[in-house]
Amino acid sequence: MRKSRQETEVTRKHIVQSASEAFRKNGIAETGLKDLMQGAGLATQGGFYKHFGSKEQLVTEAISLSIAEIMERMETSVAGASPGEAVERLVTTYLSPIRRDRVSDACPFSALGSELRRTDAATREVTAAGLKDFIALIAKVIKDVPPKVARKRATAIVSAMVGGVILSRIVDDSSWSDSILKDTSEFILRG
Amino acid sequence: MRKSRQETEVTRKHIVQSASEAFRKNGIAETGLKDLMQGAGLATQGGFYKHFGSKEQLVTEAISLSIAEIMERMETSVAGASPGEAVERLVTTYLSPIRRDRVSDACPFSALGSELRRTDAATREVTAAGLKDFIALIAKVIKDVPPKVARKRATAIVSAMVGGVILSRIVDDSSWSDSILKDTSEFILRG
DNA sequence: TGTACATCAGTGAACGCGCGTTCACTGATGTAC
DNA sequence: TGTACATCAGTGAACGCGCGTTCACTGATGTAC
Repeated sequence: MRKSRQETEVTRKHIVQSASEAFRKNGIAETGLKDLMQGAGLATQGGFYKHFGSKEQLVTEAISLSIAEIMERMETSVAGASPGEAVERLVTTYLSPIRRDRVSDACPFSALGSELRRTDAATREVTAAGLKDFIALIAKVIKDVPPKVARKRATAIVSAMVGGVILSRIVDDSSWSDSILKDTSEFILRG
Repeated sequence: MRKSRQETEVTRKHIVQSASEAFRKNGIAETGLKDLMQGAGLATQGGFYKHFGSKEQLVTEAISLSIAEIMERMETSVAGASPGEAVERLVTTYLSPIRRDRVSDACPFSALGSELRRTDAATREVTAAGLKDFIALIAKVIKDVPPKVARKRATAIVSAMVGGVILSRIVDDSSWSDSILKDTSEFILRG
């Protein structure tokens, strides 16, 4: 039953992808290895340890992948915008009902926010590095102030975006939920 | 071994209190009934169902209690402040290193943010009602604009506060963590 | 290029463990008269 | 107020279940000559 190296690599990537979606959608503690392996097309969970040393290691890689995903998405979004519109586009996209509803490919800070604090040291390192990059990306498109001030503003903007999306997802009333997103992005952009 | 009605009520409150702290500190899924009962001074977990119908019911009551706690804390804080200082005091207290570090009596929105979305309908109702009150409390002390505008600003302020505290708790580097709190509160208060 | 052997990805079953929940039992508390 | 009985808070053990992890096994893939 041995698979070729190429197939093995594909399987491994499927597991990480499957995990990154399941963790964001259902939480880390709530997602079992059996679900993940089935989500990656494997029949049983026994093969898991041919790819990873532990569930914790997969958590680290899965969150690392989801951070890379949103960074790429945001960089693409910025690349296609005029300098003046870049911040507005980033903020309104992040705080859009569409992004709110697509939890399984959401930003891991909003999807897993309060859980990340309890992950192991390796995962927290990856997460902190990702947050630094995330803030730097936003700071880079804030043009009208010195870099140091831009970084401070970018930090606060990330706080507001992450909090806004988390709160909007708690609320069942969809029109209230929409206005949490809208109120938050308007405050960020227009004070 | 039967206890008096008064003692029974005290035990029940101890369980809810113990749960509200443990959930905030360690997460809902990660906290077992055995821990909670021992935290409330009981020898075994068998007696749990003399007080509650299920773990979910306790989750609802525990979160309800923690919301009541922060509401009371904030109301007290507002009551002792001059009208002009009330918002500043609320925001800087919420975003203080002290509050960040005291996770087990923290605001449930920052402590459990991303987990609340996955609780049952009764808990989400309690949570949504609590969020409404929380926003209303802040809106009430924003005096210089019409009530409708104050409510929108208050909503965004809560987003930023909750997000800021969540992010500051993920980060291990304490000076960076401190500046996330500071940058966020300065942005809220001074734009 | 062909053959012989080693490797190892995935299967399927099992491990110990802790989970939420149930239940028979104990004996102090509460109730009825 | 005192007695007889019912109630029920808490104990301790057990339930079935799913968890993360381990392991013997299979047979296609990879390697050596």
